Amino acid sequence: MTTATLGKRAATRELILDHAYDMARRDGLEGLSIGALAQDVGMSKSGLFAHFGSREELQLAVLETGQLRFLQRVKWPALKLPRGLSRVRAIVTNWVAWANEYQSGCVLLTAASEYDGRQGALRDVVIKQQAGWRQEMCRAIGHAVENGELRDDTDASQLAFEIYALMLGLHHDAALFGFDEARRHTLAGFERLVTSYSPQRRAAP
Amino acid sequence: MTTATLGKRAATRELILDHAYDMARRDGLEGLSIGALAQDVGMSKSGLFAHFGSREELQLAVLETGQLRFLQRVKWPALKLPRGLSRVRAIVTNWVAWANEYQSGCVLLTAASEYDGRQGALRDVVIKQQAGWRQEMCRAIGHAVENGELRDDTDASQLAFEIYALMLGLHHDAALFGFDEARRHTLAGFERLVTSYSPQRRAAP
DNA sequence: TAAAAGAACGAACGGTCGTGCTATTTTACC
DNA sequence: GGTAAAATAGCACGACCGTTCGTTCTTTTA
Repeated sequence: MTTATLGKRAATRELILDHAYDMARRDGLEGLSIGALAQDVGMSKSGLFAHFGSREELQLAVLETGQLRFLQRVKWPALKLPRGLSRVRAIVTNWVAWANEYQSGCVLLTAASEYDGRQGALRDVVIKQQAGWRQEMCRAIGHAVENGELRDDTDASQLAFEIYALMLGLHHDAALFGFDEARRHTLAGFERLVTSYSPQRRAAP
Repeated sequence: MTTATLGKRAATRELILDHAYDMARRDGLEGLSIGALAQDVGMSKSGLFAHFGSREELQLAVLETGQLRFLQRVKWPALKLPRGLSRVRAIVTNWVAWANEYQSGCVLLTAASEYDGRQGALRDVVIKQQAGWRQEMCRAIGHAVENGELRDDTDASQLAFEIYALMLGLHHDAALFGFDEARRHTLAGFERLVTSYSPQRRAAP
């Protein structure tokens, strides 16, 4: 079925990317090796290579795969909720669930730390992806502000940064110290954020 | 002088580690290559290799170097301040300065993300380092609580997590989007943390 | 059914990897 | 200043790297 709808070439490409995605989660995009990947998929190096033309093209494809999976797991379900704080909450919830599923390594975060000091097409894509997602977060936060669910002097990019930072902490701590406590800390931090940016407790300084 | 006090062997080792540290900042510990490092230092592969005996030993040495530099840049100066909130503030300030100096890549953070999904001696050391530093943060926070500068129901490990998360955000954003805005967000987040955990605004819920 | 197109294969290329072994040079000491 | 010891260089090894090439097998098209 998949083969029928996609064509053989596209189906094989997806199969390769499935394996490559898992491999990149553990070893990073820089740790992707064509030989090891081919062995994992069960085909020859050259046959696999022909699907991408270069290692960099493969890495870029994996990066796209990673973003697609992140968006359809975290963003799209959240978009089904009404604009406002509930959607922001859904983003965080889905994101935590994402971090749980993909415990040892999110490709996007790994890539961000791999290419933050270099230059080239990969870094460019990483930055574009991260900037785009941050903007999405700002938009969702903006809706909550418009709804009056967050203080109307809320700096969306500031709050987005703080939420993103919590998620970085989640991935970091989950990988090193265990997921459960990391999630506890993350959610507690988020609740403190919501309280802190909440309009009703706008007590005089 | 350095040669006289250290001995030639130790001096050469330090020289190598200097270069290795810089290289690891950009390419990670996994990106460290003996050949490239030897060329960078200006000696032969085998001559350099003899100082460590294996690549892993070199990586471990770089990791130790990284921790030493971090501690003497961030922790030790903060210890000169009296226990309490001012010391916590100093840690954050020094840490931000550290992130500025070593903008493209902190070896410790890079290593944390490189080895969080594997196993072996390097991962063990990374975890031990991170756990130790987190404990230091908890201690500093505990002093501030004892001083009454933070609410006495403060969960030190929670606050330590939140501060650490801000620093992860700082490194992330500084590398991708520029240091200045990242610092602004980080310091604003920290101030919000201090306010939030501050005892005087213990208004009834 | 013959021809064209597509997909995967196996072998090989030039390089670099980490790692040993053996000289040769440099250092330190009597 | 000679001599033992330490430090470095030179060389080679086997493994793997990304990549290219020509071939083979399968599928589609005419």
